[in-house]
Amino acid sequence: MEIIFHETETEIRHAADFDLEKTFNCGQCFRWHRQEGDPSEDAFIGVAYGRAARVRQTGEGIFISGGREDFEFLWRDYFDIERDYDAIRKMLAVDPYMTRAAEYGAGIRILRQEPWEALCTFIVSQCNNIPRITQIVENLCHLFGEPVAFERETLYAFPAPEIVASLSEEDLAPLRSGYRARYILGAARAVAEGRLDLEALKKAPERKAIEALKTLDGVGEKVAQCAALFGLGKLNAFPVDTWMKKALSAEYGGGVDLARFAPYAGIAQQYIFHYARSSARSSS
DNA sequence: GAACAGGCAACTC
DNA sequence: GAGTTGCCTGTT
Repeated sequence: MEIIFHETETEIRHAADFDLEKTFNCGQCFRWHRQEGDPSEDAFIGVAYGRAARVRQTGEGIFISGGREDFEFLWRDYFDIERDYDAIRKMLAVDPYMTRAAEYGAGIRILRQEPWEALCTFIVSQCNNIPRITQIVENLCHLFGEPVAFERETLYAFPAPEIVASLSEEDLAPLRSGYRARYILGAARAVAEGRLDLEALKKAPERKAIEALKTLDGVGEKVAQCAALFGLGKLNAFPVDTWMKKALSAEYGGGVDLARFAPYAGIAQQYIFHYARSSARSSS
């Protein structure tokens, strides 16, 4: 991979193991939206850490709007550019099924999302489908997030926990998030008041971080594992939802020793999840 | 209209 | 402690 700084864009030439469509649509994030237009490229617009960007993929490589400063300050880390996913896929090829799943999912990268955003969106995700999760999260940002001007458009940052903490269930009613509204407010208040220190949890051992997240009302094992994997950078966290349950019982009879995938069980999970969902869609 | 959806918590036994 | 049920809302 070679990084080239153009005037208004950063190019990742020969981007290895980096597929935008897979990365943005494998269920880990909800704020990157496809931009229709030039059919020769795959383009997405999104906001992360209060900064907006267009990211597009052509036959040449990946192009991220913004120059060197934005890239070094944010996107290099956000897109996990330094990690060698090819080597990880080889490490994960410990059985035929995992090997197939990893090959199929090649190009997925685990985004280093804002901890609070990941926690909040996965609270919203419970018992919900992706279009609705996306809608609720978009509404939340639109109503309460800081506006971010981008190419004659106005996008919205994910609202800070302090902002959400100051709201009431009534304020959240337009989101139509149902019983999850109470959980969102509770989590926001815990973070805003410092009872839950997400930055500290990034450095804490994985199990400890997950247990801390689970002290929140409305956060169980699955949501905590998601928040840890996608928000805290715990690449060995292993969220098991109904899709994963189905795949694991079909392939491993329900019992799989996660030590086989360590320390990248989270990446293995993403490959299995994506593979299971894709094959379900193409066969139905 | 009933069942369900990428869960959680409270309640049962 | 394992199993059951209600919860908001939108879709099928």
